[in-house]
Amino acid sequence: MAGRGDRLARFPDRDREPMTVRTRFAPSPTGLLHIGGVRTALYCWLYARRHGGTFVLRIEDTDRERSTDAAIEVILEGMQWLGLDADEGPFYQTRRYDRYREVLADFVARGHAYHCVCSKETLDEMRAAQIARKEKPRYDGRCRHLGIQKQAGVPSVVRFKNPEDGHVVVDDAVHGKVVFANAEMDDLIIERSDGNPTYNFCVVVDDWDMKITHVIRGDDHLNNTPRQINMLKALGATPPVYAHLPMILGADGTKLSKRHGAVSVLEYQDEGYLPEALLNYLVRLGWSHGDQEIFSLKEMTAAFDIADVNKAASAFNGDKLAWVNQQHLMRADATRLGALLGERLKALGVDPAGADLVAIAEAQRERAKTLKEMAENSRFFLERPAAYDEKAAKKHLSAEAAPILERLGAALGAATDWTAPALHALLNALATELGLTLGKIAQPLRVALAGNAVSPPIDATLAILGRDEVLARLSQASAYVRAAPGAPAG
RNA sequence: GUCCCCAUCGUCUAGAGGCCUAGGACAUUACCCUUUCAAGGUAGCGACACGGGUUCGAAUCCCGUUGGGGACGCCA
Repeated sequence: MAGRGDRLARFPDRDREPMTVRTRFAPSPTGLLHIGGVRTALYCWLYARRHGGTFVLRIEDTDRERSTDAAIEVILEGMQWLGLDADEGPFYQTRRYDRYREVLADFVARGHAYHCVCSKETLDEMRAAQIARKEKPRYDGRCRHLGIQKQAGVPSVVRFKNPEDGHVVVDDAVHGKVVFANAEMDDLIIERSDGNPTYNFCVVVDDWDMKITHVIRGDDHLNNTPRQINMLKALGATPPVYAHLPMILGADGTKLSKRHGAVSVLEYQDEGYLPEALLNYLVRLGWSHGDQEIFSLKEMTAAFDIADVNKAASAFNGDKLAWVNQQHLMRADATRLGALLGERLKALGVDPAGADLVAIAEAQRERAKTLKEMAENSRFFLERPAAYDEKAAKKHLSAEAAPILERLGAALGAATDWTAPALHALLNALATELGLTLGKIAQPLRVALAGNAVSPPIDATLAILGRDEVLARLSQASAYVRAAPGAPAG
């Protein structure tokens, strides 16, 4: 496939390419940062890191009506949580208006842009008529050759004078060459009637000023690219390399929206996902490296290449995210996991003071998909069961469990070595002595300790709980069994 | 409607003309392991959208069809 070869040729190894890579993530704070944006940010970040380049963060807040501080907050906090650290920025477009006005004036002076006095009503009519004629709606350029001067009191916008003929070739790093006819494009507004510059113009000026070498962004911008290239040409600038990423769809295969999937990235933090797990899941959405599924940050940085990015959109799958998260939970540093578990327990209103959180986390890490789930499952380590799970009690704390619990209490009370291996041996010996399988004594014990039939291995559970607590819970369970209907008297 | 993009199991993907009887992962089913639940292991189910070409040979290259998506804003 020639295309693949071409793509590789455009992304040479850093050793052979002296140019310093500069990428940017340029979110708009008109909506909450969601996983689609995060994936774009991740690819930009990875590409910069992989090539020893610079990653720039730029907030595109020129839509003053809809930009919110809350959205900016989510972007900043989200990026920080994920560890997608910017080398430069955050830059805010609203703080660069002087610069845009400067370039704008230059465009007008050099005949690359012109004032247009068409009203919104005129434009609406024009559009409606074109749609009725089954044409592509676009500005017909009626003010283009009028040489209109800016006048006080007369509302006007500034439009970029797009070339009328010829073609623009976008040499995209993921899609290959995409050709657009200039005849398809109209003269876009670059300054609003209120004097504010617009997105397509600001991006061009910023990417140029910030010396961005690789523009990695969503597929939805592919159509904007030829007009941006035309503006770049008007500036006398060399266009950067473009890489347009396919979209991430919702779980049902339709576009992400507020209805499904498009939730703030911080919600994944709340749900108990590890940042590296979210990143791992996201990096594999649209990119692959052989059959590898689990990547550390280091591994994905070393392996990432735009040449391996897919062209087709992909659907978000929560099950797989959960699995990836569990894989990272199993690999994470135990001390860190213990600290995270502590925070989660506090969030549940449980005081983890004095508990061996690291030991609990190690016992739970392979049986939880999220930190939230881990905390919920670990509650019993810190709180005596207030009630027994009905099904579990019926099965394991029935009348016949009474003698077993008593023997357990006696044996554990006399244990000389309170460690998991020793306790394991003790339990095995007791089972043999009673002529029972280990399960027959472990399950009643488990319910007595955890309140239900599920817990980490019983020896580890005993070790973590400690002798005093174990004996206390055992006698509580014995009392429960004796009080239950049908229990032998005495 | 016009322009642009896309198309391999339910989902994420491998695939660079013969290595493909299409591989891996999630999910799912069964079994093994086992003190519960997990984790882990083994096996099963499951896809090249369709039609034409090019070629000795096509999942792979070309064209078309169909289907999906995006853009067409004084949004970004």
